[in-house]
Amino acid sequence: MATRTAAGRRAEAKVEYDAFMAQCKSRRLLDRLTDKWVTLVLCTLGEGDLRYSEISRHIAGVSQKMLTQTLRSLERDGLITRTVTPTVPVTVEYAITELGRSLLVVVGQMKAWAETHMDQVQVHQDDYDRRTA
Amino acid sequence: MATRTAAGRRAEAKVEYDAFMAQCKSRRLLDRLTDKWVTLVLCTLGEGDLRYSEISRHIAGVSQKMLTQTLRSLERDGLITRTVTPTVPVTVEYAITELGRSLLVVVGQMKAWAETHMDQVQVHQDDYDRRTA
DNA sequence: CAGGATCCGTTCAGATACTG
DNA sequence: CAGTATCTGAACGGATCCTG
Repeated sequence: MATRTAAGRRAEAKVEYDAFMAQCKSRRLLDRLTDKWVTLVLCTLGEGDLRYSEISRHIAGVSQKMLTQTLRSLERDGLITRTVTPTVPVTVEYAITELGRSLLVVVGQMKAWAETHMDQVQVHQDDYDRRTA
Repeated sequence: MATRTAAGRRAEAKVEYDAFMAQCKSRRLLDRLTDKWVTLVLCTLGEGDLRYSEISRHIAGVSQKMLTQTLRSLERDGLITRTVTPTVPVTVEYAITELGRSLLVVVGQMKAWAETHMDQVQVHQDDYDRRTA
């Protein structure tokens, strides 16, 4: 049986889709921004270098697991740097890179759209909810 | 006991954070764009009005559940319109709105950043992976 | 101080079956 | 054709305990 079922066809389509997505730069960026804490951390570091505990305090509600995870992925992407100073106890400072700062611009543009249009979106939502209530 | 434990303090912080987030327009926009299929659907409809099955075919790998869910939320936000024509069987056409089209611009800017910088990100990632391997 | 490792509940997305 | 309803496995995020 050479994948002729509906599920089979969908599976095929999914493979194609995944391959497409893996190549799609926009999508990969989106997956990054998608991350709940990425933008927050980026914005926080945009205002100045900070230590782990300082970031933790600056961003309310983040668990240390998620913060560490986020910082690691940002470092991996070259959007921030992590500098360890071997004092006792150890000191770790995070800073945004040039690349990270350029992304901050994009985030800013999104912010601008949001501030200009989200009220309209809200109106539409309320309207929709009222109609479907 | 007036929430004095570590967990209690985090819970408090989380409530503050959630309240902040609910008010944060940028974040709400991000949550929207975050959605796996939103940008795809938006881009697809940006090229012309389409029917449900046409969108389904155009976007590989999307399940009908996710597609319906995505279309509903976009309609709720006023980013697309849904027009039902009572033929037999019924015909449903989706179209992007002005609001949706303005968001498309933002998506385009993100796409531009991605195309300009994602190669660099890739280099950083490979570098990072090589160092930590 | 700055995490690593682990457990666990919730949430999400896909598969399947059914409807007007 | 264009969905709705339901079930389930996988992924995600949080809590907790432990280390250099």
